[in-house]
Amino acid sequence: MSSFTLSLPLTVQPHHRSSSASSPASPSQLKQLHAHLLKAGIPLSSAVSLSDVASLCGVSDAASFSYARSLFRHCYSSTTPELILWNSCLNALSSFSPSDALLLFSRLRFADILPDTFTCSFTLKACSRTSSLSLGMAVHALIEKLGFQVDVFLLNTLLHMYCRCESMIDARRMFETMPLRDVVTWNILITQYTKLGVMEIARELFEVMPERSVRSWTALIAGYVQCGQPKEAIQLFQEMENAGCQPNEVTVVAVLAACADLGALDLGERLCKYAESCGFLKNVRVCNTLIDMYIKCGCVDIARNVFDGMTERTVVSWSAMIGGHAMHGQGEEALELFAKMDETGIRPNSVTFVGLLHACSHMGLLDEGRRFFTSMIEDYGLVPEIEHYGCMVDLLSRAGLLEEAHEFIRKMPVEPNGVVWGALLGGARVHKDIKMGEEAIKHLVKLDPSNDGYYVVLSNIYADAGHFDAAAQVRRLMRDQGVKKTPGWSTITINNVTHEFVAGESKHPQTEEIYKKWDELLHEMKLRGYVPDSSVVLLDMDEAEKEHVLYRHSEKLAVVFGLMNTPPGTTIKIMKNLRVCSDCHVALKLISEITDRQIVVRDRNRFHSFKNGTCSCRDYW
DNA sequence: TTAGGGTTAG
Repeated sequence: MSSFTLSLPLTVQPHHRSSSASSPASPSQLKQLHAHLLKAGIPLSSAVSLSDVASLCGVSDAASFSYARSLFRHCYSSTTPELILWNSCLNALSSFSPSDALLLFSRLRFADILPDTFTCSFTLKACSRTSSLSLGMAVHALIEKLGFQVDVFLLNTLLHMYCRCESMIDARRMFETMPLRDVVTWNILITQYTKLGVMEIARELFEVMPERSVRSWTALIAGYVQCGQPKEAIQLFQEMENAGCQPNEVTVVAVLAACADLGALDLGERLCKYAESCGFLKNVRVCNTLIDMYIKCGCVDIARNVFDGMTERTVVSWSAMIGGHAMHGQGEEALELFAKMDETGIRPNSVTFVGLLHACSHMGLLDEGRRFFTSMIEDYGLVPEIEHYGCMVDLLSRAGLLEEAHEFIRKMPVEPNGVVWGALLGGARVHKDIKMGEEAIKHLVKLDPSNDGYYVVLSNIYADAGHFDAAAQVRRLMRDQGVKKTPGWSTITINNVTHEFVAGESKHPQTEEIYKKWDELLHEMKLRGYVPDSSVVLLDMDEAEKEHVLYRHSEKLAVVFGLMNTPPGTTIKIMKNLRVCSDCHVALKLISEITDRQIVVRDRNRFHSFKNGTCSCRDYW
């Protein structure tokens, strides 16, 4: 079999199907194959790939279909009913070329071949994948006409088709009138509501369904994660465990993703052990999510160990790891890894380049960044997306090329968003360029009027330049626009308990001790040259009050709490909802030096790892 | 030979 397949002028290999499908084998090619087989004395029925060949050419035109049909009759009519062959073609096509499957179905109908439940099922799958609602409805009518509506399996496929075509009224009507439902029926509907972001209805259905499978739990957990509700996902996972339902690989992926979002390292590690004990680490997707979880929980080295230990890697594995190094300020590692990826022959995608460009901008590698940007277009045929433009503006702005960055924005073929103008604003702050800061804020106020972060930066630019009146004007603008400052919070997890600190808060039972410890540290910090930078406080108050506010920033409180409640020498890990302010950045550098502790802070953009008085971000963030 | 849940950026 293999020897003749290799020597054939026309070979159809499964992994080349998509390209073959776009230019189907012509009848003449098929005739060549036919002749070749006859000449070699190989019986046609031994050509296993014949059904593939027929499915590829059978749909290209009516003549090919007739020819394929005659081939089928010639080879198989005595042993296998013709319909089974067509069903297997339909099955194959519905996966790799659904539009051809639909064409094949219409040829079958035209040729008066009577469909069975399998034919309908495969065709509906093709309808789902191509969102062909009208054809799906025609198949529905056919199912009724042929009396197949007692087949739960088929009805589930039909329900899935209505869901995938986002025809929820039909889906719901169908669900309500189904004579028989099974757990799959409920799972299909629940999944669709999670995809539509209507978690309340998904949850309601989940609560009332008569029986639940692992897939029911997993569908809802994954739904919560996708809808940005990781806490609910983890809560449900705990319910699932209490109910005695064993998580599978997909459950593990979903819960790990929730851990990544929340920085819940303890649960993440527990899942890692569980996955290992079940043999799930052979699954690439499990490992990819595990890498992401470790990266987002601040353990980039462990993530790298997982990555290095993988026997099979996909573009997602590489992209996650490259992006992870970038996020942790390890630009060299990111670039080295990309070089290795190139050697393996795995093609980078647009996400890979987001990570690479981040690495370049964090390290100030201007030329490399420009090269990557050009290379992604010219060498890899990728179309830059808004994220790539954002990275480039960031890269240019940080390097002080603000005019060029501005020009770059004006020439962008896509509409600049808040991230893009925010990058220019960030550059304007670093390079103290009031004009460019004003230009950026002009757009940001329109795009994202409720985000207070931009006003803070602009006010800092003015204050830096000694324009205190202008800074005050920004505060007035903020007030007039009704912008509320997002309350900053930081969390630290010690012994499975997460402690949350809100700026200025005094609710924590250890508040007095925390303030006392802070005063001790402050004394030592001032001896080492710390001068509080009250320009980050945008409130109308005197200097002493501003300093007081500054000293109650949530990340400072969380770090001090960590110092008091963890053994000497251990790393302190903090999560923060906003970007670290510049005063806290200076303070944490000094604290890491004074206490000889590593402090890792995950802010809304990236990681800062403070050690021996320096930060992994090299003061660019 | 048919149906349902999963990963990287933002």
